[in-house]
Amino acid sequence: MTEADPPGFELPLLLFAGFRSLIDELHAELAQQGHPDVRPVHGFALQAIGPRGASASEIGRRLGVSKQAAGKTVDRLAALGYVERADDPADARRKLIRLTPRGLDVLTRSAEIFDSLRARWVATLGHERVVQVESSLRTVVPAAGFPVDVPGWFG
Amino acid sequence: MTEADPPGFELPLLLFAGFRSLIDELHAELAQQGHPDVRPVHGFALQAIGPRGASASEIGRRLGVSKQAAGKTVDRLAALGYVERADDPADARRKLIRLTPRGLDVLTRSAEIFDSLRARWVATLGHERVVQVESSLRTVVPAAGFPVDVPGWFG
DNA sequence: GGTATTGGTCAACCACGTTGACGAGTTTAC
DNA sequence: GTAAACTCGTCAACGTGGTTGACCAATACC
Repeated sequence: MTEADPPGFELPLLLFAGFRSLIDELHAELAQQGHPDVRPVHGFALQAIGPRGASASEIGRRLGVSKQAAGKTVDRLAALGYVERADDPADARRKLIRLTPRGLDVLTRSAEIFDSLRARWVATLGHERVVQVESSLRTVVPAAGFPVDVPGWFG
Repeated sequence: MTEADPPGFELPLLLFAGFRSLIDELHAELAQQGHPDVRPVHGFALQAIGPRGASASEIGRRLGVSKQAAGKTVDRLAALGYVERADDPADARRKLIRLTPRGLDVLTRSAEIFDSLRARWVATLGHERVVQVESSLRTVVPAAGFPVDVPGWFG
């Protein structure tokens, strides 16, 4: 049982490399599909905003970062034309951040690309192995729903 | 085969969450063992330096970042007492970066902690599942030996 | 010996995060 | 109904980890 096991540090490296390769391929594909400027952080932020919109503070909470950091990310997304700020009629403090059509487009395309990337893993590993990796990780990972805590992890 | 499959974006999220949880637990443990200031980037850099030492340019190449970025990281590691710079007698341009005993200590402890973290996965998932995750990832990941390319990914 | 190339550093800059402070607006308590 | 407490967004200063470009000193090439 302890005979030829890899050293423990290989596991995080493999997980990271897997994650990284998916994200890299996503962004290479997005770049080809007319979205060369989206960065991984942006994707997560757009996901946190969602089709129904959100306030900057909410985005921060969902992403596990400060509201100030979220605000800055929103600035950049707005500059790139992916979101827009609108006043909330019900609360004059709040500003509702909404996806523009372009923002929705990148979200839709990302979903498609991720699906096809996963399909490639299935083609390589077989359906069962992929499902097994997913279920193993789901078991071992401490409750990561979408509001994934990503402070300082996306450059 | 395509009945109840999760959406493709769950796979990267799970991989990241798995990676993230291992790294977080590593650093929580390191902090308790007298190394509260090591950051993930530092770990990778120390690994890239290795017990035999390396030059800043080499570190940069191994990490996939510019020599300037590697130089800055070395500065920080030196300020924390994990490495030291020495002149290379064979090449007056080069400065050999070597681990201090403290640097070696953190590397040793990291290896132990990673091993015990992996053991926890084995206890939860069973030996076979862990091995399967590792081998699946090894199959699907494009040739990631140690010199893992991590530009901009560790914040 | 003259010309590349390489190693290290300085400077300016960018992206992404942090705290702390603060005004304006909303909620809660009395 | 008003005062206190909280929340939202923003400004400012700063830290860290990257990037380019420029430069000098030292080595390697021919």
